[in-house]
Amino acid sequence: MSQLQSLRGMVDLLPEQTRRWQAVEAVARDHFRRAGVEEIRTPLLEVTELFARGIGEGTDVVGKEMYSFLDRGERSCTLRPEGTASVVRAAMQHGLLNQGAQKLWYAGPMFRYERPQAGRQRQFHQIGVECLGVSSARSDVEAIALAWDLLAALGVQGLELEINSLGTPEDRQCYRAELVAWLEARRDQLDADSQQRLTTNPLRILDSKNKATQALLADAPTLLEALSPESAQRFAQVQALLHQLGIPFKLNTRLVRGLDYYGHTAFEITSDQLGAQATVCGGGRYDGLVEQLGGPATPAIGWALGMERLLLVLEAAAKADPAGAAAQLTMSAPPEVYVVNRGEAAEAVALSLTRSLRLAGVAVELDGSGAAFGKQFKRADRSGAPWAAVIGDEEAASGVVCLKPLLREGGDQRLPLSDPAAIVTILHSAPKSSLESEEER
RNA sequence: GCGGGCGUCGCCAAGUGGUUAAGGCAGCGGCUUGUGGCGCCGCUAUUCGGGGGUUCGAAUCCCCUCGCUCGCCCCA
Repeated sequence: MSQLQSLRGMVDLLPEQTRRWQAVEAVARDHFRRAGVEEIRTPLLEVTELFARGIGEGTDVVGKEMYSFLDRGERSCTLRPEGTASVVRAAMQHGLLNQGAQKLWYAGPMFRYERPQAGRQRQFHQIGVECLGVSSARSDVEAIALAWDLLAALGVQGLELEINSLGTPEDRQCYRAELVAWLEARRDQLDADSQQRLTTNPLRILDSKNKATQALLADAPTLLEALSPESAQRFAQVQALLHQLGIPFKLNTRLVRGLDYYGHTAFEITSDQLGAQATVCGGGRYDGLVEQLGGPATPAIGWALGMERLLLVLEAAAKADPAGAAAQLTMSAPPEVYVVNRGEAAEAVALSLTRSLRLAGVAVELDGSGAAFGKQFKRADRSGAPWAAVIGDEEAASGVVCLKPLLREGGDQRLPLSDPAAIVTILHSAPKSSLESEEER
């Protein structure tokens, strides 16, 4: 292909897709409104330092996946690889942290320079929630429920919630030492990657996909066992509250998230429909982040869900159950009326009619082809519109429009163009399809 | 960054060395120049991602290159 095309890992969303996106976004917006979570929009571009300090210098995201460049003022800028750091920065910058607890959501593109594969792109989109200034176990569960219920509202099924506690920084430090000592003694049984990580990021070895390593790890000390009594009790409370809400979960002591700022509760929601990148939603508590970015010590918890992955799951669900909620979400809405028109005078009149009907709130498709009536009716039929509004030279000359039902038997009705309200009434009053009118009997 | 698979019309797709590169969908035109949903007829790739090579002859074999895709890594 010598033709111009989008950059690797950057995808276009065509109408078939944007329909679904809009449906998901609408459900999410309403979901957040009811939960008292308000939207925040932050820039896509931030100073590189924000992510370096926030996410952690040692992480893969910061180390090798950021889209960074120098702007004309020689400042190092980075296309955001995730949303949390920006939200925290914005909250600090505008003094939101001095106004009590904040519950914020965001949606938008994120950028990571990685090799694309199923469920992974270089520009991808997240919907996320950040709850700032809350520390209780209950707030963890409220946040998790927010994610879980949103997915349920979308009609996604077969998801699995996995949770773990990463404890406090002190807990992790103790555990790290313990784990490294244990693994060090079995170094020769580890795969090459894991041996490397023994020094760089030993906790990450826990979720290695190497089978031999996994088998070895079965007997390794767990983070859970290393938790301080306070941390352990806190985590027990989180689990009790999840039970109380009837939200099923699985304990996964190997779950360690890839960003440095997580502590205590960490969770992931996964789907078996996704291939290697199975996580639809991931999040956790990040009590240290605000302070690390120079703000007041502020406990916080948040999560982000991947739009592309969610859509993949949704499409699978729609395929499996064509009548289900997920399928409803992806359907397109046909116009309410299709305007068939031909002839110079008629075309001008049709444009006016189209406009006034649209202003009256009707979804109108105007045939702009000037083709033969037969052709236009074919298109009208395909559009799925229940009505055709026909304007030819005759109608134009006598100032009327001919309304013809397309989905059921029945004669045309002629109405004066001067009375759009009457036209709207007809369009809205009649049965939408022959199927429905049969059901009514 | 490293592996595997693939690249024929807008989409799906047959073709695996031999005269003109199937077919389906969509699109366009016609049967039907003011009335649709069905049907029928016709049109739409001098060309097989790009570049070299082998051969009398290549979409079909070889090399390079680009792209897509799946996986590793990592994560949403």
